[in-house]
Amino acid sequence: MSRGGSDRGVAKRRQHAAVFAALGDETRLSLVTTLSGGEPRSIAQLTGGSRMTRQAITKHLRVLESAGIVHSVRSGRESRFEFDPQPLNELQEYLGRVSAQWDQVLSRLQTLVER
Amino acid sequence: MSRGGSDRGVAKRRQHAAVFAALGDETRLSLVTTLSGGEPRSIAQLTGGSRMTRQAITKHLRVLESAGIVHSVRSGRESRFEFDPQPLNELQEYLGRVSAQWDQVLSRLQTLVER
DNA sequence: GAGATACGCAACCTCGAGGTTGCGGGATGC
DNA sequence: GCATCCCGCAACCTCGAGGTTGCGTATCTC
Repeated sequence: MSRGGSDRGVAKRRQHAAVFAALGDETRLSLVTTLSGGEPRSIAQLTGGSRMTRQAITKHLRVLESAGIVHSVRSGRESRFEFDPQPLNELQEYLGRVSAQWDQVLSRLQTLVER
Repeated sequence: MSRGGSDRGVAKRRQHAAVFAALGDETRLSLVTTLSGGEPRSIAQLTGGSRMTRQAITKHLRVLESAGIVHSVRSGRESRFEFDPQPLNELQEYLGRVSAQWDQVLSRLQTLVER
């Protein structure tokens, strides 16, 4: 049993794992929730209402940016961050595929029981 | 700006972050892919075809188990792991809500442009 | 021009995730 | 009964994630 899959599958899985990991932190999930509301926000704005330092928030934003969930636009002295939905959509599709595969397993089991 | 949300929201976010984090690893994603295929597998089986130690795989499985993505059933001298779809379904719903919210933002922006 | 704002960079610290090795102890096969 | 297989527990190691502090530098305001 190789359990590695094709090269494309491996690359995709690496991508997905990176996005999952980026979302696997309470602070970053909170940031995503805020930014998915629509309005771009500066680092200082995102730091307000948090007990963490601006630097910590900055690091989290860079992680989200590396995963493609967010991108920054420098505007004057402040850099505003905006939400980017594509990676999350891919994750949703991935989870949908897993769920569909599982449902197929269940239905196959069901027919085996019935016959 | 508080950006904390209600207590329920915070608790849910903590849960979601844990599941996201559990999936944020290539090895564990691979294990999930294998186990979502339907057939329960022993640790030794899951270790085969990997360059890692059985102990490493065991630790990953425990992480998945803590997140509720998987559960183990001891059977004789081997413990078989089975897939559990519920947490992934919740993540899918969560991503769906974020996506829907974002689409709403875009449509609101569109009407603003059109008027 | 002076002061306040918003940010980036770099050094530093801590701690836990990820991984290995070694060992012991139940099941199993023969 | 004995070798073998499958597993759990514990100790150990390494390294990077998460966080802070300090400092320098544009930028805005007045």
